[in-house]
Amino acid sequence: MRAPYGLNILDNCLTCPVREEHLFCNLSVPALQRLNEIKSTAVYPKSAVLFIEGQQPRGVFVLCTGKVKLSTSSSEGKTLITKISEPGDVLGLNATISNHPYEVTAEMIEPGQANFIPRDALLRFLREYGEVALRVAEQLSRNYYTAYEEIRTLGLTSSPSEKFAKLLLSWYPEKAQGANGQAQIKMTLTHEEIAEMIGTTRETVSRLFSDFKKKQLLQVKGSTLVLRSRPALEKMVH
Amino acid sequence: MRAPYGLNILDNCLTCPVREEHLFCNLSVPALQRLNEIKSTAVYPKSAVLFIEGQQPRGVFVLCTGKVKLSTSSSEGKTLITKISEPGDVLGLNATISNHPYEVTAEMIEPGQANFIPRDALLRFLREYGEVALRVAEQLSRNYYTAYEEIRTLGLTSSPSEKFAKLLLSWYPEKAQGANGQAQIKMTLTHEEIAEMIGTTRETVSRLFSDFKKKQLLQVKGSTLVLRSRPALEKMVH
DNA sequence: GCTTTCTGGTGATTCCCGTCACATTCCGGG
DNA sequence: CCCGGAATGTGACGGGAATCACCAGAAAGC
Repeated sequence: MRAPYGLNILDNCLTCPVREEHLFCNLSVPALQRLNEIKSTAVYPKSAVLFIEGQQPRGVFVLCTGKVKLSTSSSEGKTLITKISEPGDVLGLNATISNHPYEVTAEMIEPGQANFIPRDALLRFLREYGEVALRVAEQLSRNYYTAYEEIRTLGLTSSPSEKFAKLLLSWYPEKAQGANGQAQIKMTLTHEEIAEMIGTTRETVSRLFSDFKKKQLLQVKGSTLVLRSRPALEKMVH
Repeated sequence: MRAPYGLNILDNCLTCPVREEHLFCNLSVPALQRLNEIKSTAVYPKSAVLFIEGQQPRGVFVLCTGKVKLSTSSSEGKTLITKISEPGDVLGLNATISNHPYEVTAEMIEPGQANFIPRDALLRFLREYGEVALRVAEQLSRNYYTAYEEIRTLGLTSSPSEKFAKLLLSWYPEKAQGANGQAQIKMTLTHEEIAEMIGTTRETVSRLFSDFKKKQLLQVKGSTLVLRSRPALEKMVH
């Protein structure tokens, strides 16, 4: 059992399940120690905002616990959620490295903890530890591919139902049990938010849930979602 | 007057109008010389394909003359054009650097010339000349922002007419003359291709042209497009 | 020259989904 | 425990765009 407070990057790293994928894990001991010196940890309540689209980048946030919603908005108030970030993700990296304004707004949707690293300290750190700079380049490249996937989804998928199926598939646990076993997923998003992820309206999402339930693709038990068959969903995406 | 053949990166650089923005321009003389050793130049006819989505990356292409269409396709044959590349652009950089498959297909839509740099030679070159590696990082970051803009357009813009207006605005010459002067643009795309850029159908694009002409936003003279008022287009994007 | 293919224009029809409206359920706080 | 706001379910309606169909020019090929 670990303490909810006083957690640092090192602790987080040692307990995080997919360490090798994460930016600041598996680093040399001196690098990690330096990292712990320049980072500061804070706890954020639900709906706290880490940064806002258009702001000058102050630095990056490394999410330890909780979930963060990344979104961008049009001038008319329409909102598009581009990603739900999970523990281990680095937020604001592109903006901080390139010194462009943050391109998204980051808002906590589940309370949690994040380490903040100011921009200048991060840049110095990167110059000092070349190993980490390489990780950053890789992460930037990965961000690009994620963005590219999003473009394909938005541009090539016409119907809301297809996009919805795609979204559900992306929620399937990494290590899916069996080819077509069921999967239970904790759902923390509102229909409104799902609508903002797939570019449709709340009502349509509501109807999609009904449809998918009727088609036996889906089952809702309180706040957990039961996906019944991966192949069936895949057939909808085609 | 410069020779259409025998052009090399150095020549291109010396004559290209926006040198500082381009990856391999304004480099030190030794770097440029090395670059000229590892590159090979070829001429491509219209509809020649430089590389295909999904292929293992062989290297990058630096476009000297002509235009290239970058596109991605869904399994059902639907196509999305993500960008029309112009002379000076570097194609296939992300894939080559990160060693992921090319994420788009690159096809010449206007015949032209390109320099090819094989992957291994490029990587060695980057290790040797740190100045260039920095340029590459900047270019990758720029690519990311371009992708992000595309996401915003696709995700936040609902109606085809709005997307069409946005596309026309993106065609306005960099140095627009006066606030609301006219602009003449050479149009080389078919309606079909425009449709693939804004995610709609050929018929709808055809109708959009009619509408915009009727609304005095637009005029077509042969293959040149006359845009009549930038503010009016901007109002359509809202 | 002619034919064939590609491109662009336009009508008719269908239907999906956004919008509006309202009822219902859920949930947290006093 | 009840109350109020948020989240959800559902019907009715209408419009905009995809689809289908066909034709007219333009360009390209033989």
